Amino acid sequence: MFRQVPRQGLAELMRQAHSQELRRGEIVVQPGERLPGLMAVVYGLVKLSLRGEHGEERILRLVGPGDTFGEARLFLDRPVPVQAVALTDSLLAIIPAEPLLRLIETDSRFTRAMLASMSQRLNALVADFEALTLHGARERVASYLDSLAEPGSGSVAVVLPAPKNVIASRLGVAKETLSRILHELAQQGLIAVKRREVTLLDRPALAAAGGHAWPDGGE
Amino acid sequence: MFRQVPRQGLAELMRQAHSQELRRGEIVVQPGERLPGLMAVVYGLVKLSLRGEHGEERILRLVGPGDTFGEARLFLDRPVPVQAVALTDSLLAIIPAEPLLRLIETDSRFTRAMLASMSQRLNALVADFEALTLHGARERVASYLDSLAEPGSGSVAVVLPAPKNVIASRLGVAKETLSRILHELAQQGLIAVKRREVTLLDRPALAAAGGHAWPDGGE
DNA sequence: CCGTTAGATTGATGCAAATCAAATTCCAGC
DNA sequence: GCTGGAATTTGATTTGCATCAATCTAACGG
Repeated sequence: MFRQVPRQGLAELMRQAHSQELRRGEIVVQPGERLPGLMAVVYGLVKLSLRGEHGEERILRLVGPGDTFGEARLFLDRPVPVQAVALTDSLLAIIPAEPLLRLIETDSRFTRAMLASMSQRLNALVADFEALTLHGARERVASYLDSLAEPGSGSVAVVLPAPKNVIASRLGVAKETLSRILHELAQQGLIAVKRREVTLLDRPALAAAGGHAWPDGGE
Repeated sequence: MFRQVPRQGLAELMRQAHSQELRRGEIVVQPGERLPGLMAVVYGLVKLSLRGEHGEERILRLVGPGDTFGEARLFLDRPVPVQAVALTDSLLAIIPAEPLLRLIETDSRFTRAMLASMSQRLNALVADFEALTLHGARERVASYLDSLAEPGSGSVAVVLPAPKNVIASRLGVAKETLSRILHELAQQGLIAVKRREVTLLDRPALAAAGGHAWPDGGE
């Protein structure tokens, strides 16, 4: 998002920004609190999740290096609806709203980048929505795995970016269900699972894997 | 969103725009197609929905007078993921991307309005997400009804903006389930339903209505 | 008026996935 | 190599809601 910003403005921005180190498990914000600015992950991994009143958790997004969150707060003057927690030791850059808003007034390329970024986020959210409401758990897991690899169709190895219980919550599935589905996909020869490494053995079939199980199998 | 635009620019915009009349049931775009610009509903009601491959439908948003859709397409160069259909005879204003993008370069107030609008959309989507994954059908219906009325807590009458099957799909519930839930809420004295008019008899209880059914009832 | 049709209700049944309840396996540190 | 807590798997059971299948109601055109 900052790719396009001229050196001048960028330097100015960095001067105003500060950083925050996080230890694994440390909480960045709680739902209802406010954000000190735009949050950018320099290294590490941060999860944004919705919390139910009885401890249930639904992960909305995993934010990795180079990625940002809290954009919408810059323009809304409302507390965040999500909880943000570091999944690993991480470093955040916090860019206050003021200079960012000024930058938007002056640098139209940055503005475009910001608008594009928010558009993408919207899109991603809609896609998640679709997956969640229109596709079953199997299908969500399958297409998630497929999405972890670059487009193409060789047999590729991917690594889950987080422990399985986290992935499960990200996909809107109970961890037990995720476990079962992975097992099942493995039995069907579509993938091989070893710890966090998943080898995609048959990407076309994986992409197509929805409700339909097997010629001679479970369905 | 255009509230802030100076007369000059607005007039310029209108010159470039054109309008489209829609008859009830008419399709504006299909998923995968492209949008000719930013779409603004002048009068009528348009539904944006995700379609499953077997005809299932999930309504994402109901777009009424003064409201717009397709903002994200201005910045993404991708086809739309949703289907848009007029629920009633409607009039759309279609504002091409070009002049809008130019306006963004020159009018920072408009840009702010645009960013704010997209932020709100993002927020709404997250809220829907939360409702969908963290709350049950009862709770979704109850809080939807409550949201139809202005904040406050008198006993108010609201009108569903669309037939019940549409509302159901908007809430991510089968129409039969919606029917049952309304019935149930009515029996509990929280609402009274007559055709499309719903009287909210006990808004606090309605807002709180989640899983807990009754002192002496179903739970 | 009456037939037609879209919308709404009601009851019976089915199922995908959650939840509950133990095992296991995996590491990290001693 | 042990040991303890976290992550994972596996099986049994429950459940919320969808689906299926009839009605039923109301508005509207003839």
